[in-house]
Amino acid sequence: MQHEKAVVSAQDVADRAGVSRSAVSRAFTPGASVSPATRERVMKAAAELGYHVNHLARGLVRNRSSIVCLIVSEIATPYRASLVRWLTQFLQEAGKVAMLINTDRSDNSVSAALQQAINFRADASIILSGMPDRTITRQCYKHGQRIILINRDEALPGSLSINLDAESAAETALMAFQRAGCRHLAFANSLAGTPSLLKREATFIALAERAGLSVTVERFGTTSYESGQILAHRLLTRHQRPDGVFCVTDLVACGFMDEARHRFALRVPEDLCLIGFDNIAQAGWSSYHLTTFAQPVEQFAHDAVKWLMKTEEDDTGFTPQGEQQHDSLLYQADVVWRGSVRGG
Amino acid sequence: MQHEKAVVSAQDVADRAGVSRSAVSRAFTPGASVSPATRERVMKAAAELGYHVNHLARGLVRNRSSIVCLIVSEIATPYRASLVRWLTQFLQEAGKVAMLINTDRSDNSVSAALQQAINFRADASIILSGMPDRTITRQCYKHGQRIILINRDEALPGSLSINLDAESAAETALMAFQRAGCRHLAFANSLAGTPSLLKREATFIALAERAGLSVTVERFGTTSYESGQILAHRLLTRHQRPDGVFCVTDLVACGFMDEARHRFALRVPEDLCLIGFDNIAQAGWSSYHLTTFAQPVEQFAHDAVKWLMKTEEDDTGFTPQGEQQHDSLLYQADVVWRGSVRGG
DNA sequence: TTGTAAGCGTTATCAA
DNA sequence: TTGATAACGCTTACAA
Repeated sequence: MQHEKAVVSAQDVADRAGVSRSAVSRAFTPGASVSPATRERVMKAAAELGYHVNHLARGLVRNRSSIVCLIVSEIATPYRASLVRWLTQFLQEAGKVAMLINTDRSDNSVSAALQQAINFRADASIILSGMPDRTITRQCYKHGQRIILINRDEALPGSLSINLDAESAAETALMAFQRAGCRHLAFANSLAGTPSLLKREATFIALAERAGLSVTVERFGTTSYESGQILAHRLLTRHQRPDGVFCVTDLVACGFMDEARHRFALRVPEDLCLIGFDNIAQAGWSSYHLTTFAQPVEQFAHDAVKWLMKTEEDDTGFTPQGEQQHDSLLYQADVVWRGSVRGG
Repeated sequence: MQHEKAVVSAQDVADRAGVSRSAVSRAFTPGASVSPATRERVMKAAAELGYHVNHLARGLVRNRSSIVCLIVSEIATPYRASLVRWLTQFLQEAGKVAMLINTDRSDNSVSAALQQAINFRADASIILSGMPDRTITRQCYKHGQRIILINRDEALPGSLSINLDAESAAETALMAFQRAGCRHLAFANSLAGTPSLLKREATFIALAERAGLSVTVERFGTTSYESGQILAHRLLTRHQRPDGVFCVTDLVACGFMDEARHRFALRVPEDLCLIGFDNIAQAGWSSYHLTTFAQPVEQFAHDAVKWLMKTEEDDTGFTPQGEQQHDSLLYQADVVWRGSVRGG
């Protein structure tokens, strides 16, 4: 760093290295045709000058910025936060950079986020909340922007959908409650009404009914600890108090358990069996020790990025006409046995 | 959206509106000199065509991209996640977009993140973890990039430092322990060794010693729930078991409390008084009900963005020569009285 | 392999 | 207020 130039460009490096500016560009482009000798001279000059490629200019001409948008609502929630954590990590390792867009989960706020992604020529968008409308997603294709949907329980042409198998989880939960000898089952849900949350409820109820068991459903508020408390209050003051409750998420389950113990003096699992969903860190804390289903968030993130890199590689330049296929990944939710169900 | 053009540029809008492409540019630039009539025609054409400014091109010529980098490690941690949540929200409201960079907290990984920010011509970087080396921060200035340090307990010329007053918190904590009649105080810290964490320990010890009280210090691992458990084990098996423990964060305090209760059958606050730091959501959960100090994260985020917008406005174009001043904000950590200290 | 030159989609300067 | 025109820093045919 000998010359203190305000901002150094490829031309400066070229001058110092005694090559053309295209040589500099090639030296910084993996797989470009440069002789080892010139590449080395370029790199040396670049290091001396402190040169780095301007990603804005590169993105402009390549029409892709190596930015990947993460479209999320309620990002401070444990499950979301850990998903974002893994996604950013794997994206970085793949040479991408994450742009985080907070939505209020309404569909038009998701569409606005997607538009933002287009404006920055993002390589891809990963949607963790809400669903964009179709005209905007079509624009994404036109711009060659990938879309990845995580737990959206929907499919978009040309996109990747990652989902969890709610069925097997419901089955396992039901078996656990039965083995524990629970007589009155309940499902504690929020009013968020997202497809994946609704599905957890629906499959559990369907399965229980097929087994000749009825389940009381209560829904309230957002998918939070506080809602779990309210849900506990509502469910536990019922005439026929449930003794086996499947909570839609761990956050709800934690609130439910705390309320059951501290307000209703109920023992878990002796008086009340509880199962959650997500396997957030708190579910493993010894105050809760909650039996739950693990979302393989690290796996989600890993596979999402892997798919992204793969499709980019496949992209031979010309876009295949016609509506594209969509890819889809379905994972099992692995049960994590802990102490909130008898006989677990 | 009548014509289905692959990707529409300002020229297309200009053609349709019957104006020059500079007119289009001006129509999309707040405060530019356009007659209402042409602006309206441009906007109409733009809407019909589905035109949106290409942020890459705009950023290239303006040399600033409206991107703000968030440089964070361990983003899934409750305190960090909520800080990121508020930052992204306020940034978006101010017309910026957040780029999230995960670091491993080592200083050179922070420097790499900052370099990335420069490559994207970010307007600013907000550093929540680690400290970059000086040569890279100097480059940031040259590029007109602002730096905001949150809880770094350090100052960089031309940057904003946001910090919490550890002193007053230590004072309050000490008073609380004294009022509760604690005899043996301890401080449970991690080995992370970040300035703000170290300061919490140092000020507490200094204050206690001035009051003629000695405090046992134990340090272990990362700043996590699990470390809290280990720390509890180490501290509570000591010959002289502490009965008043100040934990460096709530996460540590939760682990500490759980271990104390479930492994040592200690009652909180009867046998053991506990104070945490951060006021994460879990501290308020009824299993913990932890007395702690609130970090005003929403305020941090709000003021950080406000400062950013203000300094951008002040920037009259020419950079003042010489080393710049730095701005600095110091907040009080408001105590949140809950049930983990006797007589709170 | 290398250099020349033509863009990429904007904004900013300067006359008109 | 408007429209040419020249950047911005880079990549990429196309020739050499």
